Formats: sequence, C-alpha cells, structure tokens
Amino acid sequence: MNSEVSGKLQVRAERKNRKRQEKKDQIAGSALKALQELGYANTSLRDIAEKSSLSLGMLHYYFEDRTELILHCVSVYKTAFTSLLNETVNHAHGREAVINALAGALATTIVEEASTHRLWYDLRSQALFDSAFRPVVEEIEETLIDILKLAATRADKADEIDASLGYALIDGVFRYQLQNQITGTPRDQKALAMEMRAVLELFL
Amino acid sequence: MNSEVSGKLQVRAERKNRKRQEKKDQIAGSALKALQELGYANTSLRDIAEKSSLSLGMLHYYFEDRTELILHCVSVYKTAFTSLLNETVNHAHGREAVINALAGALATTIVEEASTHRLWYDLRSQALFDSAFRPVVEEIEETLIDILKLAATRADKADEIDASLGYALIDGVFRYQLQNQITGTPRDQKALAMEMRAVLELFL
DNA sequence: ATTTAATCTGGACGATTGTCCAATAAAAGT
DNA sequence: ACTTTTATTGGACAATCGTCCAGATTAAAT
Repeated sequence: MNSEVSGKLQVRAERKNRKRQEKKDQIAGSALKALQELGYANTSLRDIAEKSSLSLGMLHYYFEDRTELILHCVSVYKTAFTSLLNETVNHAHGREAVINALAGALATTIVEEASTHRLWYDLRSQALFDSAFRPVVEEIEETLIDILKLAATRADKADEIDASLGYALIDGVFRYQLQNQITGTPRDQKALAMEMRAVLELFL
Repeated sequence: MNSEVSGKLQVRAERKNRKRQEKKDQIAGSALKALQELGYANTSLRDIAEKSSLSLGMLHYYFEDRTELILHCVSVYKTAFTSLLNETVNHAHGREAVINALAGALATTIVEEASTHRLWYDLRSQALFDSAFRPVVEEIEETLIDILKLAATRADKADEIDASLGYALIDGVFRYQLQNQITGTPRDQKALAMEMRAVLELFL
C-alpha cells in the first residue's frame, strides 16, 4: 500500500514535470521568434515577452534567467533541424539519392528558415566567449557530424571519412549561402542545392 | 597669395585630420583588446574605457557612438590580417610553396591571435542582424576572396577557380579549427597547418 | 603674450536592463 | 465545499547602459 501511494505521488510529479516541460518548450518556441528577429545581443526579455504575449514574470517563473531561456531555445532549434536532416538522410538510398536529398534539404531550409539559422550562428559565436553556451553547441555539432557519418554509410561509401572536417567544409558553404541569402542577392532553392551538391560530392 | 593662404589652411586641416585619424586608430587598437575578451554583446563602453585607460568622454569625442567605434575596430583588424595574408602569398613561388605558406600562416594566426579572430566571427554574425556591420564585413570578405585568387595565380593554377566557394570552404575549416582551439582541445601549429594544407590542395 | 581651437575629464541624464516578489487567479487534490 | 498547490500578473528594484555636456587642460596660431 505504501508503494501504491508513493507510486501515485510519483505519477503525479511526473505529469506535473511533463506539463511544465511542455510549457517551457512552448515558451521557448515563441521566444525563438523574437530572437530570430533581433539576435542575441539585442533581444531583451521584454522583447521576448511582448512578441510572445507573455508577461515578464512568466519568463522568470519558467526560466531561472535569460541564459537558461536562450539555451532552451537552442535546444528547440536543434531538435527540429537535426531530426529534419536525419529523416532526409534515412529516406534516401544510394549515393546519388543521399547527395541529392541532403543538398535539397539544406537548400530548402536556407530559403525557408533563414532567420532561424542566423540565430544559430549568432549563438554559436557567443559560445566562443560564454562557456555557458558551449555544451549545447557541442552537442548540436556532434549530432550533425553523426548525421554526416550516417549519410556516408547510406551513400555506400566504403572507406571511413573525416566527418569532422566534412562538417566544417559543409558548414562553411552553408553559412556563406545563408549570409548571401540574407545580406546579399538571394538565390532560388535550385541554385543553392546545385552548389551544395558539388560540395557533398567531395565527401560522399 | 590668396591661394597660398588657402593652401596653408588646407595643409593645416589635413594634418589635423591625420592626427585625429591616428588617434582613432590607436583607440580602436586598445578597444580591440576589450572586445576580444568579452565579445560584442557583453562589452560596454565602460569596459573599453577601463581596459584602455581612457575616459568615457574620450570615446564619445572621437567616435559618434558605440557602433562607429566597433566598426573602426573591425577596420583595424582587417588591415592587419589581410596584409599579413597578402604578404604571405606574395612571398611564395609555385604551387607547393603557396599552399605551404598559406596553410602555415593561417595555422599560426589561429594559435597566436585566436581571440582576435573570434571577435571577427562575432561581428560577422552581428552583421546578419544589424545592417550597419554589413559593408565592412563584405569588404573584408571580398579582400579575402581576392587573396585567394592571387594565391591561385601564384600557384600557377591554369583554369579559373570559384574563389567565393573556396573562401567559404576554407573559412569553414578555419573557424572550426579556431573553435576547437578555444573551446576544445588545442592543437599545435603543425597539426593545424597540415589539415589546412589538405583543404587548400582541393583548390590550388 | 594673448587669443583661439583642440583635447580631455568626470559626472549627470534618462532609458533600458535582468531579476525578483507580493498579490491574484486558476487548477488540483482532498 | 474547502484547502493547497500551481500558474500568472504587473510592477518595483537596483544596476548598468549609451549618450551628452560644462568646464578644465593643453596645444596651436597670431
């Protein structure tokens, strides 16, 4: 009986935590929109509260401080982006298909979610100064490197590849494309995909 | 005689401007040190003033506002870095030498001037949000692309290269190396140079 | 030597920041 | 129905921010 009671309490506590966690995710999702627009340096908690129709106190109720909130935002970004890439790679068979699918997905996300990615680059730069951001940045990059390894496997690549180096190269091009998309002359998805395909063929 | 007088005045005004310009450069050089440590988002004018032993009013006397000061800092960075690379490339003859010299110089500057470069990446990310930073970022990247073209020429590269794409790839690796140097396990100059050499051989 | 201009100081200013809390409303548990 | 816990509000708070300026100091010009 004692175990039944403690079991009830446990279930209750878990449900409470899950609810709270979902609310945190939802808030982070809203906050993401404000951060995407203004960037890390110029987004205050009031900006986030306004653009999310939340009170300032709410943010503090769910998040210890500004840093924790922003870190949670990065996690939300990570989940969405890496699972997109993972599915893309997992649904392609053979070298040609993997390269095309990956290049296509990267090009599409540049066109459609440009301002989400620019926030990623902003926060990744922050991590160079603030160690609080480093674990989450490292985790995301490790996941991306793993995806690249997976891509190599599914592309029937025989010998091992230097996935870290590959990530660095691809990221360089991805970022440059993103920058041109935002600050320069935007190109259509097809052109971006073609360029990315050429880069991917160096590795896969 | 009238022209003599106006000539004198002109000389005087020019000397004044030159002096002021030199002072601005000197201040920007000091400010660079503060910015390198704390990053764009977390460096206040007071931080800069303290670390440079300057009064707050001085900064305002020479620079309209915070943005102008920081932009001037980027210019100082640009001059130093691009002229280093330019000389490096210009003193090398033939493909092997150009690749070795460039890879070596990039690796050395990562080891020795890591925190200067991380500020560059910080401000370049800022440019994705704040258009005030875009012209100077664009100018620097154009210069770097030109240096890559020059390197191709001096490496006796027959056919034209896509220097923009090459820049993106090299930058990706350079940034990744820098990040590992700062937030991960630092490597020695030789290891960095070797990796960079492999990347450069893809293009030159 | 005197006037004019440039340089520099130290601090004031209003605005904005992150953080926190007392009070209220809503939900959950009994 | 009542109590307890959770959620939410709106604003207070001290700290910090960029900007600006009156006045002192120094250099330049006459």
